[in-house]
Amino acid sequence: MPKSKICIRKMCFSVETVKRLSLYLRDLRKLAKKKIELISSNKITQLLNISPAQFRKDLSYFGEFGKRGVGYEVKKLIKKLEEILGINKEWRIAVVGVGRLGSALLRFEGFSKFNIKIKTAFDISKKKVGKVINGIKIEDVRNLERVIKKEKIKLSLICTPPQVAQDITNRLVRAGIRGILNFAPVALKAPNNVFISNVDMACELERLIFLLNNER
Amino acid sequence: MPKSKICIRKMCFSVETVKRLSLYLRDLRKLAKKKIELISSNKITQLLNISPAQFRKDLSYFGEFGKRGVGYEVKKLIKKLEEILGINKEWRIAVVGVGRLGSALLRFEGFSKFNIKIKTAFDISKKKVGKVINGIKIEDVRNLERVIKKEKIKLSLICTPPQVAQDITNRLVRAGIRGILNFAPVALKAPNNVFISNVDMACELERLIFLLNNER
DNA sequence: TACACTTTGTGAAAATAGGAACAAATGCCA
DNA sequence: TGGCATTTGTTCCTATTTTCACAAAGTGTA
Ligand SMILES: NC(=O)c1ccc[n+]([C@@H]2O[C@H](COP(=O)([O-])OP(=O)(O)OC[C@H]3O[C@@H](n4cnc5c(N)ncnc54)[C@H](O)[C@@H]3O)[C@@H](O)[C@H]2O)c1
Ligand SMILES: NC(=O)c1ccc[n+]([C@@H]2O[C@H](COP(=O)([O-])OP(=O)(O)OC[C@H]3O[C@@H](n4cnc5c(N)ncnc54)[C@H](O)[C@@H]3O)[C@@H](O)[C@H]2O)c1
Repeated sequence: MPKSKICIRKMCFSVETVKRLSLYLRDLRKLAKKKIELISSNKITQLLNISPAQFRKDLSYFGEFGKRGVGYEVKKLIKKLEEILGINKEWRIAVVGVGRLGSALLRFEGFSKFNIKIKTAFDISKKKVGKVINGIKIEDVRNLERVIKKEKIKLSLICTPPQVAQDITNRLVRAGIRGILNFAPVALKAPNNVFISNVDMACELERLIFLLNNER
Repeated sequence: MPKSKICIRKMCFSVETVKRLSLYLRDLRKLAKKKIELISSNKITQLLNISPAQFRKDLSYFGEFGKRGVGYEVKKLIKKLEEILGINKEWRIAVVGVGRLGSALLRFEGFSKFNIKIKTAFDISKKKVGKVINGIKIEDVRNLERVIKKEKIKLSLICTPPQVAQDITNRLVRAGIRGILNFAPVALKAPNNVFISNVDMACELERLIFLLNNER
């Protein structure tokens, strides 16, 4: 498995770099709230358990944003990171499977900070279809392709049971979805031009258990 | 930040290896359900987007489990992986913060496959304390230290708002917790002998957005 | 202006992780 | 039994990622 790599501006970097950019942005926003206007690579990475050199190199793939001898202007860097990540414009997403996890996500307000808006949701259950949660109407999953296409939605979360997740993926891809965040514990197959990311809580817990179990 | 490394049996491997072990285990269980008794490194990794060499190498850190010319006995390998991961014995965990996400987790049955049992939960809200969800009584967070110590719980999930997550972490550590799975969007600080893992949905979504935004 | 300090941006070096390739086992069949 | 076909375990090589270390660039002060 060749680890995915991203190449722009003649340079290549890994997806890890992108994850770290999100972390930087989050911390910069906290600093901005505290009215801190200037920050050095040293200071900002102290909280994050990342080296200052890593911070500077991550940014260097996208341009020069600091001032030597001074540091980085917090507000300006926030703007730049929002641009780089692409969250300076609104992204409308869909949720498939409105069970315990799906409905927690529908009610979660935290995504709006990143300009992410849950536009529509789908379920198979008669009891749920037609209901409205947090302003989002739950559609019948039979209409999945039609609604996704009509709304031109490009990103979707999958919160269905694992048994149906691959089938849902296939349908989402056919409907034009380009990115999927999958919560079901199953490895999804999709064409190369569709990006898949997994949130795998069981894996994370097992890793912790392994570490506790293998100390010393 | 030196990437965390694990050393046992004179060999060192990365946490990525441990994550992959979880994935192998998950697929092996599916194979066992289908009554498949024997599997080669080639076959099992086809579904997972991992190379056969990687699979064999990951296992080699822990011993020899296959038979040359034949492959791996599914049932035996499952047992071995459960031992390696440490999920052959029960792990009792706590959940702090029983909001939308926390209560979804309390109701989730999927963890029992990994011998993980949510033993207790904590919240600060008067409305929630004393309630029972899925057989788990919600305790007042003021009793956190006492209950964790009494029950000898070593693992905890944090599902509180980010503002209080560090404070909760400090208290959990004082109470003897050794591993934390954190859902709050904040980088937690803890002593080196406490393992922290983060489930960061916003980061994952931002990464997908970045990829969609930077195609070609 | 000169000099002492800071801090960035980056090429080079060091550390890690991944993969090809092959000897060593094993099974099968004539 | 011997030869052929498989598939593992492991070595060694390659690619990627992280860190080091320093020139370049900026600030402040006398
Ligand atoms: N709840 C958790 O805490 C948790 C934790 C880890 C992983 N997960 C995973 O997340 C996923 C969702 O978990 P959950 O607890 O919300 O499950 P759930 O059973 O509460 O919800 C699943 C929802 O999917 C719907 N559904 C089923 N088939 C469908 C289909 N074909 N099309 C559309 N909708 C369909 C169901 O009607 C239900 O509303 C599962 O794969 C689970 O393994 C959940
Ligand atoms: N809900 C989601 O879909 C989602 C998605 C991504 C991240 N998160 C993160 O997960 C965390 C929980 O999210 P949520 O949506 O469940 O929030 P929520 O507000 O529904 O729940 C938070 C719970 O924590 C409790 N709480 C507050 N302070 C506490 C304290 N000091 N001690 C104990 N309990 C306390 C509250 O009473 C509440 O029940 C948040 O940090 C959130 O950012 C949630």
